[in-house]
Amino acid sequence: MSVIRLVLADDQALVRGALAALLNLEPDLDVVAEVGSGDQVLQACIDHRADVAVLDVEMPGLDGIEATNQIKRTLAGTRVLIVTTFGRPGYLRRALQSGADGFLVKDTPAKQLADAVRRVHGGLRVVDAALVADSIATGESPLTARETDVLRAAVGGDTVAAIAEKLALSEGTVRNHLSAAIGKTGAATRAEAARIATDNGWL
Amino acid sequence: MSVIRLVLADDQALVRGALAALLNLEPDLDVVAEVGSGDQVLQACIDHRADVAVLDVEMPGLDGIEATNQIKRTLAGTRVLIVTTFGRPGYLRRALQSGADGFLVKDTPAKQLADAVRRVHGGLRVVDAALVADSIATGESPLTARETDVLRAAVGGDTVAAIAEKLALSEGTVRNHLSAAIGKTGAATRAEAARIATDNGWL
DNA sequence: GTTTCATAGTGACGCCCGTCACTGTCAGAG
DNA sequence: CTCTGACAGTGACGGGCGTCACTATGAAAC
Repeated sequence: MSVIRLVLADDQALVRGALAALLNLEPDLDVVAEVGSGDQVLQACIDHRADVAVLDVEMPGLDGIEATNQIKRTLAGTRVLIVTTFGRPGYLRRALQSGADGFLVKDTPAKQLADAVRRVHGGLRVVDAALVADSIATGESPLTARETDVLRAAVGGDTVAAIAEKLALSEGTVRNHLSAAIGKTGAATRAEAARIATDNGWL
Repeated sequence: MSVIRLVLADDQALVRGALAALLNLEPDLDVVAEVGSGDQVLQACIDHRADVAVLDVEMPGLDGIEATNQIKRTLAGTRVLIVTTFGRPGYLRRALQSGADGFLVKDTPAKQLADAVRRVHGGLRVVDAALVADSIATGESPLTARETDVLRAAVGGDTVAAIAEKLALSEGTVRNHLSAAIGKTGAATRAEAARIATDNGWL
């Protein structure tokens, strides 16, 4: 049985290097490349003939989910394992829709990471059970595309006028979209709506 | 020369284990304990006679800075190296005031971590240069204690009435404190003020 | 002992915000 | 073709929000 070739992507150099050290302890695993942004992932997988890509979701440039899309379109044989800080239901949903083979949060015990890589490499799905329950309970985003745009523009604490200018809309329209988003999220203010949407991975 | 005994604290089990693997690769370093929350740090340092404690800032219960305080009060000989995700100026300031010997962000190349531990153990200060500049430029928090309380209660997007009830204040007083915080941060709304204060590590 | 400042409160003003009702266009489903 | 739903806009209403002025107390600073 040959070794499993891994590509590692995480924007935090220290965490990336540490994960590499952890995985290289396993005799049957070999980290062949490390990258710090999503747009380098695909090329690294091609150059180093990776068997499994271990990706963080939060990354500059291309995020882990878009990188998964790229890999799955181009390299049918390469498996993808998403490892992320935030166990947001929306992340899991989008990751699986992008074709990810596994999804772990960084709360997972370190000993289980190598096993997860092996399972994914063997063609199995690896997904945190608690997160699946959350994901089902939460459902997908109730927000329409435009409501999402407006709410995303509102997270910084901008005024309605500023949002309207950013998106080239009238203030009234912005208020209507925000009102709809507030209603759908069950919030009382747009700040709360933004927080709820962020926590669920809808933005 | 004997080995340096390390205690590791990070709330994310995967990162914690990975950092342990990275540091244990060094022949002169020995991770003798790993903990997942701040209130276990002091006991672990005592039980395992740690030379250096490597602490994350963001942790449940006691955070890394309060844990540093505990260690420095009780164990004069134990050095503390803070390792954190967010390079917020206020974090650096508070960490050094608590007596921390080093402060690294997780963007640091993995190779430098072991060296940082050795320097700290040798009695040197290890601090990211760019972060020092930020910290000086930003200065310490301009907010009073009460303004900080009120602004912290406002981050979730609550209404003024809700904040007033939480802190047992009149609504008018809450509005006054918020107004002062908005003025001092140069923001236009309380959501923006909350964001600015959070980014600077003032909350 | 006076000054300064943080804290707490009241009351008032004006503007922005959240909501609602209603109009209209356009794309896709039936 | 009709119907639905997303998107965009207008206009109006009421309430909450941000600001200001002013009062008052207690604790540090000089």
